Amino acid sequence: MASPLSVGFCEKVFHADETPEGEQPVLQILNVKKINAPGASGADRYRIILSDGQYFIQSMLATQLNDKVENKELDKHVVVKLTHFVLNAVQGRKLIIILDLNVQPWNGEKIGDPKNVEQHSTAPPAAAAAAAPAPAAPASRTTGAAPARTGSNNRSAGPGKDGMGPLYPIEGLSPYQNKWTIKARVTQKSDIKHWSNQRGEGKLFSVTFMDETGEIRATGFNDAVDRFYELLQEGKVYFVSRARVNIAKKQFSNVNNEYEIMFENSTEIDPCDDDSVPQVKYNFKGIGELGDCQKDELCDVIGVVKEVHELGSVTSKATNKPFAKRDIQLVDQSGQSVRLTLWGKQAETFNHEDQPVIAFKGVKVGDFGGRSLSMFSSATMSVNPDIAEAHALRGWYDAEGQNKQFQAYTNSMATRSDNAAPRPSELKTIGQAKDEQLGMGEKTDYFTTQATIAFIKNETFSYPACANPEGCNKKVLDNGDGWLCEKCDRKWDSPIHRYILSLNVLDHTSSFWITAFNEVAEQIMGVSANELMRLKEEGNDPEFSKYFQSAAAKTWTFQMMAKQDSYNDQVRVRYQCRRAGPPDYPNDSAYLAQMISQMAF
DNA sequence: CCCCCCCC
Repeated sequence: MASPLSVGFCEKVFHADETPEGEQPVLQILNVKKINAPGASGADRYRIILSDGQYFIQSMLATQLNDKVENKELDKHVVVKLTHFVLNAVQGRKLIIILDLNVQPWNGEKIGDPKNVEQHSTAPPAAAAAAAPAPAAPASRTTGAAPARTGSNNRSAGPGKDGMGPLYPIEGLSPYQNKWTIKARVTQKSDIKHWSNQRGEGKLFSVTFMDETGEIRATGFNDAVDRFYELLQEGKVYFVSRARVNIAKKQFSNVNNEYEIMFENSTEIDPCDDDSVPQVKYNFKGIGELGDCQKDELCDVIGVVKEVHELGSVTSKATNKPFAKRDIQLVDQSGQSVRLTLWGKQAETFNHEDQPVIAFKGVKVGDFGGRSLSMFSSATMSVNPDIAEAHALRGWYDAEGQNKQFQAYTNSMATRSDNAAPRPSELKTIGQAKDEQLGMGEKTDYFTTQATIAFIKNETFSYPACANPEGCNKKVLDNGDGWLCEKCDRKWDSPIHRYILSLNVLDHTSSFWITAFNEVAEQIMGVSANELMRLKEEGNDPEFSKYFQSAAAKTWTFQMMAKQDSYNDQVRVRYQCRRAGPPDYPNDSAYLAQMISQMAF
């Protein structure tokens, strides 16, 4: 039976200087081993020995494929087809970096008796020489757009000859390796920053490079700013070589790499017109899901720019320096809107008044006003990007979104510390609120519940409050000579009564006592506490009772707050109603239908 | 060699 493997592949690549173009060899895995040195991104790395049946050669698995090892898809004697790989020369040894592969059907037996290609193949066979690209024009570097380079524009003479070295995946870069070239897309470019401190002064900028395997931040100081700032454009692809690779200070960047690049005097950067390098990948968080994010978390968000606010300025408390600032309002299909703040030059130059879709990468989640977003130095902004999510948003907004009312984040939508907690908009039954012990933790819990008023306490429903028209609302005491407000230090002939209303509400699962303060209680009772108190004091029982009777048995959607409270050494939960509204049956039904459709039967 | 990411 003929071997299913690509016999001769190991020998050929062992003698090749370039990654062979267009080859998809079929090889057998002899061994998979986790190695000690983690990948550039900090993930585990796996070494895989690949055999063509005649020879075997070492390879490294790109970390994005690690799950295929972890779920045993890749294991001893599995046959694979490499659909994307690059060849690296490391200290004279050849190493295949597997960027993508397919598992081929195979019966699990070892094929042939392969030998180590490093020990058994010493002379380049004719086939291998033919497989290497022609020296003068290695396809992967010929760009046409590349400016003439002093020296030579090819690397075919072998690693190190002109100092550029072989094409490396970003993931393969490390400080221990200085002969390399990466082909990568600039996904983000900073402004030029000038600094001045005890150690000196200067200017710098940074970019983020990305290829199939990962991303890395690169910084240029002083001369490098002059040489490369204009050349490097966001979204374009470049060859970069002869730069330094340092350990990254992770605390200053959200770029997922243990290392970072510093441009040096010898650094060469050439544009590349090969567009096969991937575009920015997003991992969008819906605007309605921002409650799930931690404060200060970086996330990707896409939305329609509903409003653009005026350019403003703030003075930093830390540095005392002024910063230009502009807020915009983003909306999406969640019906929720969120504020995003742009800073500096981005705030000044933002001129997208036509409600575009904008995709943001790496924006910081804040908790001001419930949830807000802030542009971060390494964040990127892409206006009307050509991606599916943007087209979907555009279609939705033009068809219906533009006429909708959006719910802004508010402070009452609490900061969430875990995903198990209900989101502000989430409907809970009273039974669920109790079962889940909402309000029993250290933090206040927020939820929405739909319930019917069973009973309203009518003995004590209000307190006498300060009558200050400025709005004080403090409790006042009658000292026989008028009502004294200690806060305002004023005396009033009569107080204004404000509600502290205790209601017993119930649904099909349970019931509980809730408290409603003035505004909400007024809405529920349909009368002010002051008026109700007047009726009571006049002894107008029929009128007084009528209000309580008509308020009872009504169903509301209550926005609730559950908080721990100690009373007489007993810890209990206090439920406060912050808002009440008539039930929105169509909306609630749609929500329930969605929940049902998400259930697995 | 920067490394602040701000305000309400």
